[in-house]
Amino acid sequence: MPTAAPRLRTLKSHASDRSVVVKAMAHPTRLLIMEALMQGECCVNELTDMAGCDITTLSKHLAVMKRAGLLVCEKRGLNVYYQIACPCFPEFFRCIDLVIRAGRKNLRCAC
Amino acid sequence: MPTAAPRLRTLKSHASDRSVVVKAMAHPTRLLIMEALMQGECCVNELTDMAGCDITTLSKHLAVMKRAGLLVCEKRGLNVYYQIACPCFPEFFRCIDLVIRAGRKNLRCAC
DNA sequence: GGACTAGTTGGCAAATATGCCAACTATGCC
DNA sequence: GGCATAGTTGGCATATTTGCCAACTAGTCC
Repeated sequence: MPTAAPRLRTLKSHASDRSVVVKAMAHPTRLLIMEALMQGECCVNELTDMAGCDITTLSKHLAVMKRAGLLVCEKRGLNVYYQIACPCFPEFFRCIDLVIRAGRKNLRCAC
Repeated sequence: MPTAAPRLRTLKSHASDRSVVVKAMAHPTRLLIMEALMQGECCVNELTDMAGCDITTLSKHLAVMKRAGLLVCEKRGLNVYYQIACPCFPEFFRCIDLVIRAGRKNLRCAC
């Protein structure tokens, strides 16, 4: 019975859980949604106008992001207001932007 | 000529650039690779053993991650050693893990 | 040069994600 | 109740991603 196997199984399961969250961000429209919500809550209509896609498409994006724990929402009257669930997202985007600047050419980023 | 349009175009293009980087992480095997490399550099063989997939599959994952700027590599002798490109990744994973803990049920995370 | 090991690339079938339409629920207003 | 607005869900065609095979390049050692 190999001793490393259980630890590896844990790591894999953990990576799998993380991938659900990361995948929920991995789309231009979803990142645009996050950028908008970092400025403050929005209802679905406002996000649809901004993203310029069908409202049903946007609603599905929001559902995925909410299920992954990226967003929270609250219904008030006719509207559903979405908000960012985690205050550390801006920090995360700062990191991504530094990776982009490092230029995708075997350069370490400087953060 | 609407004044908000150019700004929006910039935001969309930015979201698109970011999505390249985020997509390069959005897979269980790729997150496992990042976790391993956060402990120190590895060659492709070592990563293949750990991930338990075909070496060609792993090599393609590495190529995507490298192109996105997540990894850097260095050839020494017969081996290619891969390393994490950005020191802020552990911080990012801490954030993801908090999102997971918040439980995907309309709870804000506490980071 | 020839044999061996390490890794990459092209190709392609299978799996997954995306995005729109139509149909639906829920709230507000008359 | 009837109608309008806001948003969600099911279905399905299309686009993208994944992962393995076969074939390749690049070092190392004899």
